[in-house]
Amino acid sequence: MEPHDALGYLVKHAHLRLTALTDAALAPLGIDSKDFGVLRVLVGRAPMSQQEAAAKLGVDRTTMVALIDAFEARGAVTRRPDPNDRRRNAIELTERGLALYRKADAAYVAAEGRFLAPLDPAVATQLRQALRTVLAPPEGRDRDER
Amino acid sequence: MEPHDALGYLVKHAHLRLTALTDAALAPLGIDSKDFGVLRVLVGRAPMSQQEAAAKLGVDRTTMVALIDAFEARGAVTRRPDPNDRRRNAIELTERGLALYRKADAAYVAAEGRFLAPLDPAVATQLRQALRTVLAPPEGRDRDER
DNA sequence: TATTGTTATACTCTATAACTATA
DNA sequence: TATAGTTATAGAGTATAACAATA
Repeated sequence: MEPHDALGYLVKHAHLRLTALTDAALAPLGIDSKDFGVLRVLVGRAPMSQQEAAAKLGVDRTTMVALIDAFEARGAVTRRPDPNDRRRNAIELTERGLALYRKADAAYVAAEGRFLAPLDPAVATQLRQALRTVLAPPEGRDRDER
Repeated sequence: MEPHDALGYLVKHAHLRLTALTDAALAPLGIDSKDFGVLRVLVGRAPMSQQEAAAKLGVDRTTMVALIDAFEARGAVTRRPDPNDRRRNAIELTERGLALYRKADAAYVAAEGRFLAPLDPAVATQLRQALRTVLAPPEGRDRDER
């Protein structure tokens, strides 16, 4: 009935729906899905510069400032000058930040599950894999996460 | 390498990639993917009000004004007062607008094909179907299949 | 009083330019 | 001279509020 078969329409609205679900799930923790992306980039990794983190997220370094500001203000991330290059800030998750990430991850996974609920589990896995394949670098390189 | 691939990341970047591809493909025609959505809503349909079209696109009625302005300026869409309710504009594709749609659809389909190129055709079909299922209304309502 | 289209305004998000401190 | 972080500014995009015409 509708002309909504366009993949562009489907992908756009899937994005809107999923973002709404995950934002709502993360809101009680005081973060949104964009903030969660920052936590994911930082967790389990050696301290990195703001610019490195920004590159992994695909955002501008100026955008990164406010994101880190918010996490630093709540004690989830530390900024300190990189001893090897004092122009850089070494940013790192604190214990509190790690705890926040764990709670956020649980909330995120639950929201993702609700989004995928109409699908057979095997089909959900195929969906994820198909998106990975489409976004994979042209040649068989190792993909960097964001 | 990562703890897990966040579906939010995959869907967001799939959207970005696909939008970039389709925008580039449509640019020679003087429209972008958002404009193409307007053409898709209008094609092969009885004239409708701006508000109806806006609802189908999921945008505000105020946003619709500029979209229709642009198409009207190039003679692709006509605005005329609805005889039955003169508050409404009956908007309709012109012959020129239909020709524009046909060219745009060809360009769009080609771009979509490039986006899906890394996937086996059967997998691409499954991807489209999975997205349709996820976005389908909550209960088994009168939804268009296929 | 409610609705459609319109305009003006505000808000969100993000990028660009400019400044500082380091290198 | 070049780079990382910061700040201020600007731009795109879209929503909200107010208004005129019509119901």
